Amino acid sequence: MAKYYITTPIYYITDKPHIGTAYTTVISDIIARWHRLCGDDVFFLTGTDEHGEKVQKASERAGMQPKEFADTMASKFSSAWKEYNITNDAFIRTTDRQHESIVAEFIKKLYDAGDIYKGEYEGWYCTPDETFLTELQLKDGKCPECGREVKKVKEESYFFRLSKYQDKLLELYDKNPLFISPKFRSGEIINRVKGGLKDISVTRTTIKWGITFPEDSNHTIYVWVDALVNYISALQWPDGGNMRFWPADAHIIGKEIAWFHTVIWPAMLFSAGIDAPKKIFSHGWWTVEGRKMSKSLGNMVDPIELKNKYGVDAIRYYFAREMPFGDDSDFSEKNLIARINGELVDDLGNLVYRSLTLAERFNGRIKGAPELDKGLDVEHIKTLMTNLDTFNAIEEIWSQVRRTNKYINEKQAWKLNGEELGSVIYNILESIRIISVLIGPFMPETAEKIRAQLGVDKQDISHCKFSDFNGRIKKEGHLFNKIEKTQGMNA
RNA sequence: AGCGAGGUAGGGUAGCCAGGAGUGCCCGCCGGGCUCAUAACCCGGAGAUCGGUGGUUCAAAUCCACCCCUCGCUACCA
Repeated sequence: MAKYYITTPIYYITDKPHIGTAYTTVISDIIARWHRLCGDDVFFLTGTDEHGEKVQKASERAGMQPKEFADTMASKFSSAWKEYNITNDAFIRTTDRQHESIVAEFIKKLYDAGDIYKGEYEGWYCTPDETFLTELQLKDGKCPECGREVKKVKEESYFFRLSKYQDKLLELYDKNPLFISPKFRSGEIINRVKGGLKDISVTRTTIKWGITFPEDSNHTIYVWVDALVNYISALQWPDGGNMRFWPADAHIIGKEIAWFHTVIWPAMLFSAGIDAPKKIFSHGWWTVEGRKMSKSLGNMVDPIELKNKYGVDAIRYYFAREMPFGDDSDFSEKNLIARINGELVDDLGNLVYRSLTLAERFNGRIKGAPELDKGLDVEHIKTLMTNLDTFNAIEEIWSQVRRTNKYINEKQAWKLNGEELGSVIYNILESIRIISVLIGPFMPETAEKIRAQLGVDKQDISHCKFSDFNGRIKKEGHLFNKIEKTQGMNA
C-alpha cells in the first residue's frame, strides 16, 4: 500500500473562508479521496496560520486577545470544511503548542547548520497599510497600493542563507521536472532562481505575536517560516510516527504563494537535512463575474451561503469542472446554474432516473454481455487524477454518462423485452455503478445516493470494470433538482 | 521595465512541443427524432480571414521575426 501525503496551505485567519480557500480545500479533498479509493494510505492536512502582525492588529480591533481571536477564526474554517465534507486527517493551527516547539527546534537546526546569521533588515514601510516593501515594489517612491508616503525602516534581524542553496534548488528542479506544477509555471520560478537569490530575514523585533526565536528572545520568528514548518510539525517532526508520510506527495497552493513553496521551503528543508516535497501544485485564481475578487469590491463569495443554496456536491463538482488544470477561471452564478441544470440534472440525474424506471419495471434477469465498456478508459482517468487534472478527469467520466444516455436511445430500451432488455439494462446499470464509484471523490453524497438506489455494496477503483450486476434496485427520487433562473443569488 | 502565460465559430475549451484539408468537445442557436426520463434524452445543421503583419516550407492554428491586446509574478503584502 502506497502512502500519500497531501496538504492545503494553512489559511491566514484575518479573512474568513472565501471561494478561493474553499476551492483549494475541495480540490485537495477530491485528490485525497481519490487516493483512498485507489487503496493508498492517505494523510490529508489543512489548518490555519495564526501568528503575525496582521492578526495582532485584527484582534485588537475586535477587542480580543490574539489567541482568543485566533480560536474564533480557526473554528470558522474547521466548521466550513465540515460542511463541505472535507476529510482532512488533521487540522493544524500554528498556535498549537506542539507546532510552536517544533518551529523553534527547526530553526535551531538551521542555526546550528550555520545558515542563520545576525544582520540588519533595511526596507520601506507603509504605515497605514502596515506593509513592508522593497525598493523594487515602490511606485514613484510611494506605496504601490495606496500611493501614500513610505518611510525607511532599519531593524536588527536574523537572516537565512537562502543564497547558499541556489545550485541545490536548480538541481532539484532539473531532476524533478514536475516539482513545480503545472509545468507552464515552472519557467518563471527557475529563471528567477537563476537570476540569484538574496538571503531572507526570518525574525522580527517589532512583532510580539509570534514564536520566540530560541537563540535571541528579543526576536520572534517571521510568520512565513513559522507557517511553512506546519507541513512537518503536523507529522510530529523529527521522530513522530507520522513522519513516515514525509516527503509530502503534493502541496496544493494558490499561485500567489508559489515562490515560498518552491524556493524558500525546499531551501529550509535542505538546511535542516530533510527531503524536499515531491510536488508543489499551484492552481489558478477565481475572478467573480469577470472581476477580480477583493474585499474592497465587496464581491467576496461566501462558500457557506453558496453551499446552502446549491448543495455541497454541486459546488464541489463545479469547482473541479469549471477551472482547467492550473488556469484562472471566472466564477459566475449563471454558469454554475447552467452546469447544475445541464450536467447534474439533465445528464447524470436524468440518466439514473430513467434507467431505474426501466430496471424497476423489468422483472426478468439482468444479465448480458458488456457493450458499454467500450470507450471507458479507467486507466486514463487514473493518470489524469495522479496529475491532479480533475478538469479532464470529469470530462472523461462525463463522456461515459453521455455514452450511456445515447445507448438507451439507440437501443430504444423502452420498446424491448425479455433477454434483450435484460442485457440492455445490465449494461446501463453496470455503467451507472462504475460512474458512481468514479464520481465518489468529487460528489460523495451523490455517489452514495446512487449506490443506495442500485442496492450495491461499497466499492473501490478495482470494481470499475463490467462484471455481474448484483444490486437490488430501490428507486428513490431525483438526484438533483433544477434551479429556476429566478432563484439566482443576484437574479 | 524585466520575466512568464494567453488571444481558435455567440461564449468556453482541446489541438501547437514532434507542421499535412479548420479537425474535436461542452454550452447557446436552428431543424428533426423519440416518449423510459426533471420541456429530458438522441440525431442533423448553421456559425471561425485559428489576435495582426511579414517570413521559412510543396504545405503553417502549429516553426521564426516583429507588432497589438489581456492577465499573472517581481522575494519577506497569506
